[in-house]
Amino acid sequence: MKPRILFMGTPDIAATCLDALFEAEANIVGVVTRIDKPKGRHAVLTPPPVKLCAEAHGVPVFQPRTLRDEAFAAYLDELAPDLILVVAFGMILPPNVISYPRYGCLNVHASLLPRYRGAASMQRAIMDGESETGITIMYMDEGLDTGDMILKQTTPISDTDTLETLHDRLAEMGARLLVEASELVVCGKATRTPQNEELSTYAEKISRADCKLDFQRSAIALDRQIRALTPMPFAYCLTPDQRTMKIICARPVDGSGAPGTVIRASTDGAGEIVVACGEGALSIRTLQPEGKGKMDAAAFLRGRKLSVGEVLF
RNA sequence: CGCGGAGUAGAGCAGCCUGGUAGCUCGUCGGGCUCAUAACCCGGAGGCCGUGUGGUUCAAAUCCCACCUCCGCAA
Repeated sequence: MKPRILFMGTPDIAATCLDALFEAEANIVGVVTRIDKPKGRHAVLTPPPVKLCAEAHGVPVFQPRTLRDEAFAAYLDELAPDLILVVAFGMILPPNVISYPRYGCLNVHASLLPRYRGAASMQRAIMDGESETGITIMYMDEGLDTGDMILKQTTPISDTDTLETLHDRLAEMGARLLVEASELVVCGKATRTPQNEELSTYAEKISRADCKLDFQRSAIALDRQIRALTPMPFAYCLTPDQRTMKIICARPVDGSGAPGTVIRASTDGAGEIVVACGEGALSIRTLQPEGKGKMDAAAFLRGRKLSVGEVLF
């Protein structure tokens, strides 16, 4: 008899995990995700990826406004899950939910716990220049990403990894490990390793301020920042006319000058705009001016006149 | 109706306010120069100026109206 599984999650990475569970023919009796939220310029209500995935597999979806009411308690009783799997759900599970299933609640977290607990674990790991990160599968408890660990797998972060490439890799890894961990848990072979509190760190949510480039910093640091924020929400700086310019792709290079100053502007090939930083320089290859689409540096230079000596900030 | 920018040649832009031959930097094609070149010179092709069977006008890329699409901010 397969355990009755309740899945709770919201974004892409959760949908990838849910897909893997369906692939593994898990007995998903229900899916809980957050309510559709307004997105984009005209605030169009958009269903989260997990909802689409569940519907595609014909599993009923529940989108509660809160987990702390009678309705959700009744929902649990009705489904009577033996195991709850949570991936990037976005709501805190109250104690009565955590303690409900006899096999417990498992969570997929995109970092090597106890480091980088919290919402922006992948972004912060790239920003900090970590050489590796990974996936941890753990039992949930009432803290934020503080539960006992079951499985962990590592992946290196290369100096060309972006949030996108890392996210995709970790999503696949997380999906695989989640399937594996749930099987271990159900057959009683899962081990519990407590987290070492002293080594824990917290990955603060990304704010607008985290996206602003500060050319006083080193080119290496700026490159990390850019990669950590690509393809969402992107790092940016301001052009001499005070307009925002998102930096899509850049590379640290040799060079020096007053921080923020353009020290080279080339339209050869895809072109590059080299900006002096606090240490080294940043060669901007692809960017997106405010109100415009993405373009390479050469295209930008042809239309707008940004020349050597001008300052970005 | 949240605020704002933008749709002109394959790319990026100017021209619009002050209506009157469609421009710039590239790319592309042909030719030339060169030991050679992504360099330089000469020449060519490529546009119904987002859509409208709209309005104004002798005349609209340009002014007015409606709509479509893309994007930045905010959520």
